[in-house]
Amino acid sequence: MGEGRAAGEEWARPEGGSGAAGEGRAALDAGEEWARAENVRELNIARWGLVPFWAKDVSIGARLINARVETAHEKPAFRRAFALHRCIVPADGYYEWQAAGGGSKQPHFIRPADGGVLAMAGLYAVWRSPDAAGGRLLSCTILTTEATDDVGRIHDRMPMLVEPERFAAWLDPDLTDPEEVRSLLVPAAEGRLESYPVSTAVNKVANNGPELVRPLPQMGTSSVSPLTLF
DNA sequence: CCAGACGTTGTT
DNA sequence: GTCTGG
DNA sequence: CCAGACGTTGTT
DNA sequence: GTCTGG
Repeated sequence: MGEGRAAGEEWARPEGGSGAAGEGRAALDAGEEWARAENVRELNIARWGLVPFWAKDVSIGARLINARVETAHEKPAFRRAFALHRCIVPADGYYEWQAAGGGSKQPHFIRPADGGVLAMAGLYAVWRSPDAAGGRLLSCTILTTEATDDVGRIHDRMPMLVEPERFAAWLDPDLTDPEEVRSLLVPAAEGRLESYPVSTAVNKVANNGPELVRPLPQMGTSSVSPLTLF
């Protein structure tokens, strides 16, 4: 997924009671502690860009905004979260840029065709931070997958979606086997999403607001002056 | 052993 | 061109 | 993804 | 924290 100026909330499910499996059994994972204390489903605000608990500073998050579903279970930066710290990131939709002529890009807004809310598969981390409120910083990343045919014309990658019937399993902290977790993630149904071109105002991150998701007034080909070709 | 990365997208 | 920040 | 910087000394 | 590369 190229980018989303998606809804900022994260629907997280902390890890459950059993001891941490795999690496770093004795590790000081702030996430474990937090999860044990609050072993309930929660709605939280999280910073976009995963900051693993072992990170020395938050800057690493800028490079960890997306995680490939094909490899997240084995990547050092993601595998722990994949097993233990899964979340759902709700969004009205996401943006993707389609290569146009002459190196230009046309942004599109992609959203559920049924008018609903997207449930994007995410991973979260809890990072001990002296600066953050409560001494911890919540961060998250979005899993990406190969785009389905309907939106694949715009871009070849898309966020991994979680179907409602799989919410419980996806958020289940006792489900830690990577293969089992992977099996929960199925391709979005064809026709699940719709898209339309939007203003390039979305290109500038300082811009934000409802105008970004407004459909671009479609100029019929016939109304384009020949002069615009030059 | 220590140092450095730990990631994806897309573009050349 | 490449890296960082948003 | 796009936009914007690409630098140091020393001070708020 | 853990892995890879030097």
